[in-house]
Amino acid sequence: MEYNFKEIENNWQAYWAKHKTFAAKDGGDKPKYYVLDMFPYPSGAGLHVGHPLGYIASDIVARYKRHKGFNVLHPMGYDSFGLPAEQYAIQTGQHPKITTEQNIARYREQLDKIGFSFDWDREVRTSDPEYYKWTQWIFIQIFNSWYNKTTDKAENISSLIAEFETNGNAKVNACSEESVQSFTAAQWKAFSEKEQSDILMDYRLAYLGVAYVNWCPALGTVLANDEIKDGVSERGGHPVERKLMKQWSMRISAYAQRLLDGLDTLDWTDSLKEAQRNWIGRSEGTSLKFKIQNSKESIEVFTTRPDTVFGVSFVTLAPEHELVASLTTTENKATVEAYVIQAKNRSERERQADINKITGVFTGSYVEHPFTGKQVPIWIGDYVLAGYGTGAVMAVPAHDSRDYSFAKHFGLPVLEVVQAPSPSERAGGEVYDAKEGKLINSDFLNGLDVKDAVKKAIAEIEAKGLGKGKVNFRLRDAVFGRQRYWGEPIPIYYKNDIPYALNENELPLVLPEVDKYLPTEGGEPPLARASSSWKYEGKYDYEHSTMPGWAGSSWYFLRYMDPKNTTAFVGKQLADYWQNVDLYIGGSEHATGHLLYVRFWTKFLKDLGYIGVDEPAKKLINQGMIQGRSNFVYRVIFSFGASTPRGTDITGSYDLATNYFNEHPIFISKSLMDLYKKRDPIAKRIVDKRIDELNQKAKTAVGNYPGSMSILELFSELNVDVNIVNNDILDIEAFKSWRADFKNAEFILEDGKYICGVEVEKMSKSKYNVVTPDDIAEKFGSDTLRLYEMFLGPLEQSKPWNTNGITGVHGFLKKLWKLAQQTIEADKERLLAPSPSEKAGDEVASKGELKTLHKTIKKITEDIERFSFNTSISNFMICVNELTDAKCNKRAILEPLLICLSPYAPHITEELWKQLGHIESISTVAFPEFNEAYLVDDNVNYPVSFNGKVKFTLELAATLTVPEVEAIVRANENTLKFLDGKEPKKVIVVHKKIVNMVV
RNA sequence: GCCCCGGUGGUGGAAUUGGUAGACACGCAGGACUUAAAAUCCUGUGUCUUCACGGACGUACGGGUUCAAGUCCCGUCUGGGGUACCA
Repeated sequence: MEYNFKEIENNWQAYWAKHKTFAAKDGGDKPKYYVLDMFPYPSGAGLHVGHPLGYIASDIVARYKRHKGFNVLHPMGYDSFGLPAEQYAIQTGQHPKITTEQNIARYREQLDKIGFSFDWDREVRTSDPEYYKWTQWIFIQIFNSWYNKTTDKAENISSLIAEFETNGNAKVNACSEESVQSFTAAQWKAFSEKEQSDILMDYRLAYLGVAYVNWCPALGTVLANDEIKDGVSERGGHPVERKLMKQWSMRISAYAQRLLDGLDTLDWTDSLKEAQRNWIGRSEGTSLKFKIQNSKESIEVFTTRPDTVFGVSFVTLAPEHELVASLTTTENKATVEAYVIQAKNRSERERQADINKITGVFTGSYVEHPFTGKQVPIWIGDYVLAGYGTGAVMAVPAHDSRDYSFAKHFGLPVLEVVQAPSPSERAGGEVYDAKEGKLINSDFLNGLDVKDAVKKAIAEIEAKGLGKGKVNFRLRDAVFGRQRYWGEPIPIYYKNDIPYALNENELPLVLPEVDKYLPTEGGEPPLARASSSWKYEGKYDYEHSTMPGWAGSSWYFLRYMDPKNTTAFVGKQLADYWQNVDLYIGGSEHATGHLLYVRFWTKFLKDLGYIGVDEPAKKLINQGMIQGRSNFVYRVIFSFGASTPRGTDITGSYDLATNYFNEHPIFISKSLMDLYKKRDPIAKRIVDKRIDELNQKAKTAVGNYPGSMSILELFSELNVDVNIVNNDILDIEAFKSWRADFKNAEFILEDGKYICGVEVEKMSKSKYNVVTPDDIAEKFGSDTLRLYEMFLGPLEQSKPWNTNGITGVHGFLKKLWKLAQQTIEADKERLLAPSPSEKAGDEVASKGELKTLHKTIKKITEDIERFSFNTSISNFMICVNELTDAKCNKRAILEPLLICLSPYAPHITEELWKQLGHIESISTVAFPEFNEAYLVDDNVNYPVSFNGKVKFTLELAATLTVPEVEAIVRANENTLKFLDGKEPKKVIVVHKKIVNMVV
């Protein structure tokens, strides 16, 4: 019987779907286990081989846990709101809903082919109104909440209103806007509804606020910090600028400390936790007021180094600082205003690009030093960020490199106040960051260590009422509104300019139809194009922004628990049963976006008592990226026929031309080269064109050889054969300067020469290097695909895709198939055997076979538990190799092996399981238990080493004690040979491990 | 600049607590079967040296700890990722 993977895989996929083999039960005696993949955005390109990597790993764990007796929840869905569908809609007029549905259908087809054990009855789609109804519902809960710092959790806004009505806001300890004014209960009651609404807005966790946002003109929308890379939008790479706008935001900053603390409880990688810590960016310091000379006002700064206060030689304000205008003296007015305007117009990218360019202006005003009373000049500089701290810094140029550069540039004094512990610390530069050392020139701080000085300085600042110890976070509130069509409508309407949330029973607020998916001529978001009937109660405008991409994904793990619930986003009972994700697998690109937001929403929902856990996922693994690897690139050189006549008059030109080509090599991709070698006419035309281009350039660059001939003309004149040779040494530097975008180029080394470059990069449609899983499944089958993706290397590691080793794993499956067929054959014969004794004798597995099996069970179990899938594949290979060598045909060996393998290669194992006569799916069978007894060896192979170098091995009985082993080894003739008559200084025997002699 | 993770044959990668470095697979070389190819099977394959037995070297580099180091410590080089005028 042949291994017909196509038929087997189709049959079993149909069987699983029909029998709902992998449906999770909501409850029961079994312990629960929740395995989740980050759900995909269904793009038009479909899945490529990189996508399933994580899914295969999680599927192995899910299937394994089922074998181990867990009730496994392993769902899949789609993050189906997003930009690409919308942009496609803008271009074609096709409703994004339709493209999204088509893409989902394609994804589903591809996913099904790989044989995943998803519980498809629980599928969610974020763009489905039945789903986003609850996204909107959660938004309303956040809108109706404020953060009580005293209880350290979110509470319903009604408790805040009650407090306002009885005591005003004097005693309220909340996370709110800094600008909020204090008022009494009487004042509160006297405020108009609009005024009350505005004040509450400063406290709400989802709020409408004016803030600097990242505005992307090309996309016509605002972006969150994590949606920007290198100053341009992550999607599309469009420039981003800073703009003051009224926007819906989420007060995630209220959760900064808890998001930070929670990391310690999670089993996530250190690098990912570290990325979140940096993003949250907690820093401890103090605020400090500098009184402005001749004014009642003062400038408040934030500093982490109050100990260096005596080193302050100027104060710098951000160009956006509110005091800038009032501080500026008349003679400086013109320059300051020009500078502020210039700073405002610089885009984020420009700001990042000339990070070393120092700019700033003097205001003409001074502050008084809080301790010395000396006058300190006030400057404006765009190295100070308006959004962080107070937007003002006290500059200590001696101990801060940025302050130093600024001081140096503008000729401001540098006052040293910390002495480095050793002079060498300062040898490298003139700035000393002063993390340790003794304070000097600092009045009451003199002689103290930095640590003590910080404490004393804070105490002094607090005692004098100049400021107080403070914790600052880098984490900024998340902008929540997007001026796009294809997203969840924000469930808000405006009545008399006051925003109101919809009632729960009015949800979902369904996305309205529009004539075009573009902003209006007036610059309003696309939802403003909805028909005039799309109004609350027929007259009030809805909010026209939609939610960002991360809204739907911030709670989807909860919906899978109870996907059909029409009365709650998740039932409390089911939320309590499934709790949170036991294993979450996805890409590390979500480190500071999705993974932070989903933690935030989880904590919020916990605060309000809807769920019992405050972290979404206990364990998280980042699968590495599978990179495309297709563009082999060869350098093209020209060879010259031996018969070429070389007159003296043209030798100079010849050299000139040759040099030119050496300096300007041509590179050609491997596929093109292959075609060219086969004399493909199109390939020839392309290559000729490339040469022609170079020729044109050469004409202008080297125009001065005889008769102004082009290089090709010159060559043809000389009767030169132009050949393309691809085994030349590749000039890596030339290659890199030719294609600076080949950032990840790899070079193939052969005989010490680089012969070609290989581009390694992210797979994408635009780069024509996409390999789809369908291609592989078609040729080798899904089981091979699954095994091969796991065999490539550790899950977390990024690796280029190449199919070089795929025959290895495919061969393994064929070998297994053969082994199993032998067993099935032998088993039939045994059944038909005339006498029972013959049958029994044949059926008992040998000691060696049992040892192979149990060794494998042990390793596979350990490998899965530590997510080391690549090593388990090689263990399976070893096992099948050993059993094949032993000509094993025992059911007692094959069956447990098939169960072990079934999480990895589910189709072939199901088929063989059936052929062995079983009716139930193999997926329900208990995982084999490994028995230590079979692994105990009678003998131990002791490596005997001399001074740590192994010279020979000695097989000894395992029962021997350490002294007995030593005695035998000492007496061994080999030992005597190596000792050469000398007495060993020391003999170390590690029981059942190694013997080492020191001579 | 700062933070995190790496660096092992021709290649992908093993070595779980310090105990025979290079498992497993690819590739390559040789052989068997075949008219031939594919498929399959067998043998070899870290480097240098030797006819061979064997010997020497070897986990980026330089030191150290240890009977013993790919693994632990110190320093250097180097690759990747994250982040950045965050005071």
